[in-house]
Amino acid sequence: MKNSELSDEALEMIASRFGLLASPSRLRILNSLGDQEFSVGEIVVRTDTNQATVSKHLSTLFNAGILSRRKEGLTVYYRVSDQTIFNICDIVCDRLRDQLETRQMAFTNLVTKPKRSRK
Amino acid sequence: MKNSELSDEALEMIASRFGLLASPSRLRILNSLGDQEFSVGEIVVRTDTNQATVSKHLSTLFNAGILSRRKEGLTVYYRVSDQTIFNICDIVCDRLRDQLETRQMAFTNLVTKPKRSRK
DNA sequence: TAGATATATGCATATATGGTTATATGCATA
DNA sequence: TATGCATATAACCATATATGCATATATCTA
Repeated sequence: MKNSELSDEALEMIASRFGLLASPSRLRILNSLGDQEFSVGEIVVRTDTNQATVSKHLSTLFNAGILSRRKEGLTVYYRVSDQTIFNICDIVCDRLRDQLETRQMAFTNLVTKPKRSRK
Repeated sequence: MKNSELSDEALEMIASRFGLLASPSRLRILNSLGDQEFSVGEIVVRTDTNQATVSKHLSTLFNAGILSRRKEGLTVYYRVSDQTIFNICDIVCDRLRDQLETRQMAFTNLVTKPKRSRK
């Protein structure tokens, strides 16, 4: 990415893929799935989210190829089929942790240092 | 992520981080920066995007800690300070390539196989 | 076939976001 | 101080998106 020229179309695809992850609700669903399989109803309970909302998000993620789906009678089971999602999330989480830590330290220095340097 | 319970606040932070990347314009800016440093004006030209738009995106990315900024007289130079962005994008790009390839092959089989199996 | 259940979808609405124009700000220089 | 230039910000509009309610669809069972 750093070195390549990306077409508008490619940029749109990449952006919309990130758009899928840019939603707390969808992340909550993905997080609640982990690498297990759950039915829509179970996911509704686990995420404490409206059924219609869950169903729509699941469809969206399925259509994007991030989830796989299996029907059994009335119930539909979903599972994360794209493991790279978790890799990406982990990178972001680590990075956020770093940032927060850095800020935390900067803040600490900000409120403690002046006193000391002034004595 | 796969195994951890994430708080609502954490989910929001992660989501908003992805939200930053969920925009073709911002991706275009990041892509045009690579690991070099450019002024706002240069980025405007390189991305062929409205000055105000570019400036806003740059501020957004800077505030999120993805870009660093250096002022020299009238001009402001930006540079990507968070390299993990490129890692993430690369993962997504690879994954998209895979998906497209798979779909391409599925389509090819779809239009060629029936004829053969039917003869 | 009627009813019950699980999931999906249509519709309406609230909210967020991106982009543009116009203008403000900050710095350099005549 | 007045002017010009690079960048940032404000105000506005258009569009997209998430959500929830009501309802449709599909499947199972009595």
